[in-house]
Amino acid sequence: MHVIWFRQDLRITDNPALLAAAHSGDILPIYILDDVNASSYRMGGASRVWLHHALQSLDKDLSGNLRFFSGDPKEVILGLCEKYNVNGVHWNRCYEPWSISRDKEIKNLLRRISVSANSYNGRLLWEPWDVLKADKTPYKVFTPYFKKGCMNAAPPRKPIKQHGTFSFSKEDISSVSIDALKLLPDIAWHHSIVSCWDMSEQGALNTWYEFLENGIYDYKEGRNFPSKKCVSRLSPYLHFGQISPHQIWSEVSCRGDDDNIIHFLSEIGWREFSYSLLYHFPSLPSENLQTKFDRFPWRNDPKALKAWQSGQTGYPIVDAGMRELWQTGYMHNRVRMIAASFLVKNLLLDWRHGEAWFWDCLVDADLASNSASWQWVAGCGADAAPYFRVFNPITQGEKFDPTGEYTRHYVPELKGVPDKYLFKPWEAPDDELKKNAGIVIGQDYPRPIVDIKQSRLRALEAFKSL
DNA sequence: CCTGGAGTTGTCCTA
DNA sequence: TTAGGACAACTCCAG
Repeated sequence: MHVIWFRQDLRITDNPALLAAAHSGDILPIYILDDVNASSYRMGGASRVWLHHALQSLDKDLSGNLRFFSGDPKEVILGLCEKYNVNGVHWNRCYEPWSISRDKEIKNLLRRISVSANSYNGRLLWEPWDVLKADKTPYKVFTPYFKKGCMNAAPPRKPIKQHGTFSFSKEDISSVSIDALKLLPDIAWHHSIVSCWDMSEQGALNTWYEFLENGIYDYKEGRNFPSKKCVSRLSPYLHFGQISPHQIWSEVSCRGDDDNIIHFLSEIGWREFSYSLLYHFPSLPSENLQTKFDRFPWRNDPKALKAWQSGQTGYPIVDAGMRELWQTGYMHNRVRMIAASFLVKNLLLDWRHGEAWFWDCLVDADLASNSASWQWVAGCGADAAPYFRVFNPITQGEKFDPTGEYTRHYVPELKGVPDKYLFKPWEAPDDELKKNAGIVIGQDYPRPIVDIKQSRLRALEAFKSL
C-alpha cells in the first residue's frame, strides 16, 4: 500500500501527492500532529481549532479513511513500515526550516529500508530555489522578484485532474481518534471563531467562487476598506492547503490586464516572496533580516502590550482590528497594517511580540507570511517600509472606515459616537459623549495609552538612531 | 566594477 | 480646500 501523508495540503482536488499515491495502488491516508519537531513554532491555538475542523471534513471526503497519529512523524511512519506492507510514502512539500530538515531525514530513513519516498509541490507556484537573480542569489526586493524572477521562470503548472475513486487499504491500522489529538481548547473560547467560517475544502471553493463573482472586480480600491467584501479571505484555506495557489492562478492569470486582477495576483506573489525569503533566510521568524536592527531600542512595557492584545489601546481602529482577531481568528489586511504599525512604532514594542500574538490568534497563521510581514512593518525586513512611514490611526480610520461600520461593529461601546469623533472619541465634549453615546472616556472606553504625536516623534527618533 | 533608477500599502507641512 | 514636496539616505538590481 501507499501512504499519503497529509500535512498542509488538506484537500482532495489538485493534490499531486494524493494523486500519485492513488495511481500506485491502495492508499493509506494519514495525518500526524507533530508538536515534536516544530519546537518554538508549535501551531497556535486558533490554527488548531481550524485544523480540527479541516481534518474532520477531509476525513469525511475520504469516506472516513483518514488515520490520525500524534508524535514524531519519523517514528510513526517507520512504525507503519515495520508493521504493514508499505511500498511508498507520498507527501507535498512544506517549507518551514524545521519541516525541511525533518522531511529530509525521513526520506533518507525510508530509502535505507527500500520504501520509496516521494515529495511533490502542492503549495507554491514557484519553488524558492528556482527563482534566483542572474548571479544565483535570492531576490530581496519584491518587484524584481515577481516581475522578472517569477514571470521569466517556467509558468506554474496547471491544476491536476481529479482522481475518480480511491482504493483504500483494508488493513486494520492502529491509530488514534481525532479528538485524541486534543486540538480544541479546554476552555471553550473557540465557538465564536468556528461560527465565522466553513473550515472545509468545500468552504474554500465557495469562498473562492464568491470572491470571483463579487470582490475581485473592485479589488484594487475595495481591498482597503474593511467593511467592504472585497478581499478574498482565502488565507486560512491557503495555509492549510484546502485550496492550492495553482487553482487560483490558473483561474485568474488568463483574465487579462485588468488592474484589479493584477493587484490580486501580486498578492499571491507576495505569498510566494515570503516563502522564498523564509527558504533562503531560515532565521526570518526570529532574527532581524537587517542586522543593524539588533541595536534597536525597543521598549519593555507589558501593560502596553496587554492593552494592544486585548483591543484596549483607546484608538478605535486599532482596537476594532485586535478584537476582530480575537473574535474571528482573522483581521482585515488594511487593519493588520494599522495595528502592527501601532505596536511597532507608536508603542515601540519588538515586532516579535506582535508576531507571537498573531501566530497564536490567527486562523491563517503562516510562518512565512507572518514573519516576513512583521519584519516588513517594523522596517527590518526585505523591501521594508521606510521608517518615517508611521500610520496615523485616526486618519487611517477616517479614510478607510468612513462610515464607521467596521469600527462600531467590533467596538460596540462606540456605537453612539458621531462620525466626527469616532476615531478620536477623547476629543468629544464629555457631556455630548454622555448624551449621545452614553459613555465616559476612561471608564467605558479607554483613554489613549499613548499620545499619537509624541509617540510618532519618539519612533522617528529611535529609527533615526540606527 | 561602476552607475543610475527604483523601491506595496504614509504623514505632515506649506503654499 | 487641495496639491505637492519633504522626509534620509540606502540597498537592491540590472545594464
